[in-house]
Amino acid sequence: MSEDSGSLPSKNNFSEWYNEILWRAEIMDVRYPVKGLYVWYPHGFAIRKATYGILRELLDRDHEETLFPLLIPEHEFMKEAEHIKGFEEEVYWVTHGGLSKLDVPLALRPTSETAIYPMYALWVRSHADLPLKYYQIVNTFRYETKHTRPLIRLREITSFKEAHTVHATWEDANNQVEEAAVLYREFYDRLCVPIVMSKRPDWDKFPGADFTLAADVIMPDGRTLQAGTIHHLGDNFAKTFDITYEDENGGQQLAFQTCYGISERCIAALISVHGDDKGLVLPPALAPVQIVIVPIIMKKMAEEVAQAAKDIEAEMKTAGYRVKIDDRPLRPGAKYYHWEMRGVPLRLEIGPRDIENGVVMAVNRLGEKTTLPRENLADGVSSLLDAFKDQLMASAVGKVKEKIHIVNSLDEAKEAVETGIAVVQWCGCEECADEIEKVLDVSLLGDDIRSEYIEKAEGKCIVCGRPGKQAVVGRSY
RNA sequence: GGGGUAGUAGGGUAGCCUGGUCCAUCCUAGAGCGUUUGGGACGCUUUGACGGCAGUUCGAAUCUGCCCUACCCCA
Repeated sequence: MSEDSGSLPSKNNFSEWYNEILWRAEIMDVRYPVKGLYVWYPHGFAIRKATYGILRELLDRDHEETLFPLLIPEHEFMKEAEHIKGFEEEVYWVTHGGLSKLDVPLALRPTSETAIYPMYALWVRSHADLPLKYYQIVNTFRYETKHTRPLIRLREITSFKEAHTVHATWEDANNQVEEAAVLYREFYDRLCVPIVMSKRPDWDKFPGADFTLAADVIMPDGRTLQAGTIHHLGDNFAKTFDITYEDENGGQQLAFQTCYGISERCIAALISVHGDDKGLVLPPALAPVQIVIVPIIMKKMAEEVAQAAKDIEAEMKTAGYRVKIDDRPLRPGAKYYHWEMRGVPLRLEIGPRDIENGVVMAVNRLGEKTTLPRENLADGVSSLLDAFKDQLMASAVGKVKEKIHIVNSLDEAKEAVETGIAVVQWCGCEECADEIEKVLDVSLLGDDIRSEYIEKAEGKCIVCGRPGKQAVVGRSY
C-alpha cells in the first residue's frame, strides 16, 4: 500500500499533516469527484463506529433513538423566519422527480428541526408526554461556498447526531441544556479531548434559538474547532410548529425545546489532538485495532512463534480486545510503522527469545516498551492500556493549557491568538466585540466560560474599559 | 464575492509555448517469483496515465471551447 511507507509532514505544519494523515491512516479518501463530499475508508469508518458507539451509549441512558426523513417540504422549512434566514444560502433543493417538476420543492435537511417538529406537534399531547428526548444520527447537507475540508467543513455531513427535546417550562428546558453540557463533557472525556465550553454571543447563536452553548476544541495550530453545540430554543419553534400540551388543569400550554448536536468534527478533533508525526494516536476505546501482535518469525522456531502468536490472539480476544496478528511476509519494522500510522495503542511482539524467556514485549503507541510476563498476559495488557489512556488525556490537557492565554489588553490578545486562544474581559456589547474581532482578526467565541483550564477573574473590558466579563476569542475553523 | 495557478499511472515529476513514434521518468506504489525477517529488506520479471466532454487535425498530454476539481491570494 502506498500509504504504508515514508513519513508524514511534521505536525508543526498542521494543515499538510492533517490532509496527509487522513489518507495515510486510511480515514478518508478525498478523491470523490464532488466538492465537499468525501469517502470513509473502512478504518476511518471503524473509528467512527466506535466513537458514535460511545455517543449512543451516553444518550441511550435517557434518550431514545429515532429516524426522520432526509427531505423537508418547502412549506415546513419556510415556517420559522429566523431559521430560514440562517440557512437559506446553503440549502440544497430537490426540484424534480424524474423529468417533471415537483409541485412542492423538497429541501435536503441542513439540520432537522423543520422535519421533526411538525411530528412533535402531533406526538406531544399532554404534560405526561414530557419531557420528550429523542435523537437521531443522520447525514445533513449544506451548500458550503467557502473552502471545504474533510471532516470539518463538508457539504454532506455524514454523521450528525442531533438530539431534540421537549419540555413543559423554560426552566425544564434550561436544565436539559445543562444536562447536555455534562453529557458532551463526558463524551469528550472518553475521547481524551479537552474542550472549552462557552455561551455564543447573541449574533452567533443558532438561528431561532434563545441562546447557544458551544464546545470548542483547540487544535494544534491554535485555531478552534466548534465540536458541539447546545441550543435552548425557548418556545420559538413551539409557536411556529404549534407544539402544545395540556397541563394538569386542562389548559393548553406552549412547549419549550432544546436541541444539541455533534458531527464528525469530533473525529477531526480526536485525530488532531492526539496524532503525531508517526500517524494516528487513539485512545484504546476508539481504536479499531487495540492490540496488534507481531510475530518475529525466523528460520528457527518458526512454527512455535506462529503458534504462540495465535495463542496470544485467542487470549486477548477472550479478554474482550480487538486484536490482530500481522503475519504478512514483511520485515517487523515495516509492520511497526504500518500500525503506528493507524493508531494501534499497543503492540505485542513475540519471538524466539521471548518464548524462551517466558515473556512478551509490549510497546505502546508512544514508544514505551515493557516486558510482560507471558503468564496472565491479559492483566498486564489491561493495566498498560489503562495507563496509556491516562497518558493521552494528561498530554492533551497539557497541550491545551499551553494554548490558553489569559490577557489584559488587545495587544496581548493579538499575540495570544497567534498560538491559541485568548481569554479577555469584555463588556458584552456588540461594538466592542466587533472591535476585538476586527483588530485581532478572530471570532469572539463566547462568554459564560465553562472550563476547568480557565480560572475565573474579573476585570474591565479591554476595549471600552467598562466592567467586563470573561470571554474567549480565537481564530476558528 | 473578486483574482490567480494548476490537474499526467497508487503517489511524485518532466513533456505542453513549437501537435508525430516505437521505451518518459522517479518512488518508500501495485502484481508475480525467489531469498529474507528483533525498527521502513534485496534481486529478477512485470502492470499502469495524460481531470471530463466536445471540437480542430491524417494524427492531441500538447491547440480551441465548455464543465468539473484542487490549491493560493484579496475583500
